[in-house]
Amino acid sequence: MLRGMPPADDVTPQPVAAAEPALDELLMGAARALRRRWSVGLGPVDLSPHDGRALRVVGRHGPTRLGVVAEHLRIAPRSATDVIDRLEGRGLVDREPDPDDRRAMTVRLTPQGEAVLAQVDAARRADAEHFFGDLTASERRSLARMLATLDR
Amino acid sequence: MLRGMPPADDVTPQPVAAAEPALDELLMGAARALRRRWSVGLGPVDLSPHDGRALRVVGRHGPTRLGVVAEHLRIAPRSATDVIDRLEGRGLVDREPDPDDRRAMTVRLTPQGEAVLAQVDAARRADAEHFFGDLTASERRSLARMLATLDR
DNA sequence: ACCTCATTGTGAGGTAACCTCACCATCATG
DNA sequence: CATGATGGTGAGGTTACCTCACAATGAGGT
Repeated sequence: MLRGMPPADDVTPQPVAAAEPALDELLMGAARALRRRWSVGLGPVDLSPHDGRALRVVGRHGPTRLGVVAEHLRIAPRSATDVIDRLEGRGLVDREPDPDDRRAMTVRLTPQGEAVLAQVDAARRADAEHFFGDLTASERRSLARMLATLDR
Repeated sequence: MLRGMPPADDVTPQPVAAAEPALDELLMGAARALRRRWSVGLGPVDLSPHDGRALRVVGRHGPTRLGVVAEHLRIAPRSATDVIDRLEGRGLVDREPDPDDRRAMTVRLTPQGEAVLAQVDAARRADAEHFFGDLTASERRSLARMLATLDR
């Protein structure tokens, strides 16, 4: 199936004097490496990265509207229907009519969905631990602080 | 056109005790912010992010085979044909028969392609400067060092 | 010289994940 | 209770990938 492998972008912006990669390249490179690891971690449950994100959104925001899912995934509402269809087809998610609004549907994890999400998250945390394993505790703190200032 | 906006992923892996985002989330968040800025910077020349990468690959690897481009973009050789078709259609790139191998085609930037690439790269560097602007010189050094250890 | 096999790029056609538009049922409001 | 907004979905389009098949060429053995 070979999905989830993010694009490459192994290019530096400046051919001349490419002594060492610029900060932005390093940041993207590290993110790419991490994303690749996540994809691998997602493999055992045979879930695409995007479906994994959708599952996480549903898990995180509890029983919620389809439109809310779309919003969090930053896709059109219509597209959320398809994503949730897929997840529902796998039995990871349930659709139920919203008791407060008879137009709306709520989505929530099935027990199986919860299990899969827990498994994926556990693998993810364990892998992150390994990924950042070469840094000392104080390095991690300062890295976290710096990244937080960049985050938006 | 609204292209290039990367997916959202504004989800933390752990609902319980989500005091502050984990290191991996911070890393992805920063990368996402940077990617979004790049997309905006790419806007003026109306180039998709992937076409921008392709342009950069061609610029960086000089006159080169189509297959090599595919390899660097991590797409199938067949797909590189399409990408280069697009770039050639815009006059940013030239196809020429490889003198050493009459099966092969070489690709290289046209003068216009060079101009566009230079413009994009300049915008990118300027924006990176602004993006990392809140960090001191020594912070940047340590950030670069840490990211470099993570990079693969 | 010739036969065989690998490789380069591309035509043809498929798929996955988005999108917009139109629509129905329902809500909310004057 | 008319009128307009909103939530989800059917229908159909677009984009960026993919695989498979193939013609032309290269490379290596006999």
